[in-house]
Amino acid sequence: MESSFSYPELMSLVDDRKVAVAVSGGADSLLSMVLLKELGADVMAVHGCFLGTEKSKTAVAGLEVRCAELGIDLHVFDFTAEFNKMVIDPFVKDYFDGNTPNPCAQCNPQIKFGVLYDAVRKLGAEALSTGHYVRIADHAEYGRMIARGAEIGKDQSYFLSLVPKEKVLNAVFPLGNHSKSETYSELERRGLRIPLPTESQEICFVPDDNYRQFLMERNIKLPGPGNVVLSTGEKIGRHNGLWRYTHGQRKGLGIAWKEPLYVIEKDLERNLLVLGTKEELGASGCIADKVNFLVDFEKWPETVHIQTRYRQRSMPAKVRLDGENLVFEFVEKHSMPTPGQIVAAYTEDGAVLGGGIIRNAL
RNA sequence: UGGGGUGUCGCCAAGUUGGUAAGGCAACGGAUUUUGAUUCCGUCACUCGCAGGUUCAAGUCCUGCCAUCCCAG
Repeated sequence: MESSFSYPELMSLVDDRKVAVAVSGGADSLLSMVLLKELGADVMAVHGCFLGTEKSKTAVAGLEVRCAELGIDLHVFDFTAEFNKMVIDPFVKDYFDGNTPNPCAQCNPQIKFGVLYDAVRKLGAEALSTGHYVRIADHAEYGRMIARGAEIGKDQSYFLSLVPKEKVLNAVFPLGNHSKSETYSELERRGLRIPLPTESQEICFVPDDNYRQFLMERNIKLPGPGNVVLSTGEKIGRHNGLWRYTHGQRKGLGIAWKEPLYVIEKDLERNLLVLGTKEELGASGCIADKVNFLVDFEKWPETVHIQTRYRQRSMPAKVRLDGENLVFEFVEKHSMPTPGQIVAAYTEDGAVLGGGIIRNAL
């Protein structure tokens, strides 16, 4: 089916507003800022420090140079306390509770489109711009909404599904029509050095992409070892603490079997890690809480397309509202959703209807 | 210590009438990735319980020993 959107021109979205570009030091936000500036937008740059690391200082130093060259004011904020409280602490607690948190799901609404957004407003900016690969679209039926980025492999709308509607729909995303490789070539063409050239692709606050190490260094009493069992109850090994594993995980279980085994359940009460075959990993639905609507629920189609993990192909599911929660029933069995992860709901043609946090699979 | 079975990479497991060690799992490495995972690619037994023997050639045949399992006890 052909999409029922149109994509407004970037400058028509800016609409003469003063735009604050959130620059991290990476390629994406840098190009976003450059593009807006070149198009004549009234641009300022804002950078939030979340960690106070060396890397963060490198980013600021590099950004100061770039912004000076471009004639853009750079404002730097220290949000380490907020970041700790709103992202890192819940992250740790979630793991402790046996869930698999998605820190980006907290960071986008609470930090980038939270405290940073508020700070930007105080500076007089009317719109916030980021380097997310998503597009603002005008939908024939739903009006203005968020749609997937043009490059399907790089689309980041999943992460924005929990950002409040009034904030995200007012944002400006200059990269929605770009591909990642274009981003690099565009920067190169302009001879712009990227302050932090390596793409952030691990949890930004966890060194070496090792969340287990990170949690162990936190001085909290993490749940201890227990048995690994099959769904039949047969004991087949030991685990080192349920917080080390996540639903659907295959690697790192250390158990040799006739066929690959996946984590299908974490039984916190009995401290059991339950493994099963790919077959057994299937689920027929999930329940989500902490729901956010980008389109009023009354207007949602009965069957939506959902994504329960980043970079997963979306799949159709029937949806209904149960009190504060969303209940999804998959049209076909699907790999089990993981509690703590985002479930994002889309129209068939890729506009974001809303999202929530998966509480449990059905 | 009577009868029968089995012993091939960490685990499971193919190995035809002897011809020069499949595959799966795990592990490790890499690719992909703004979370955790998934997925993909690559690497993984000069050696077949041990010791002899027969053969041009033995994991595959013979002998002995060892280990282990089952049934009898």
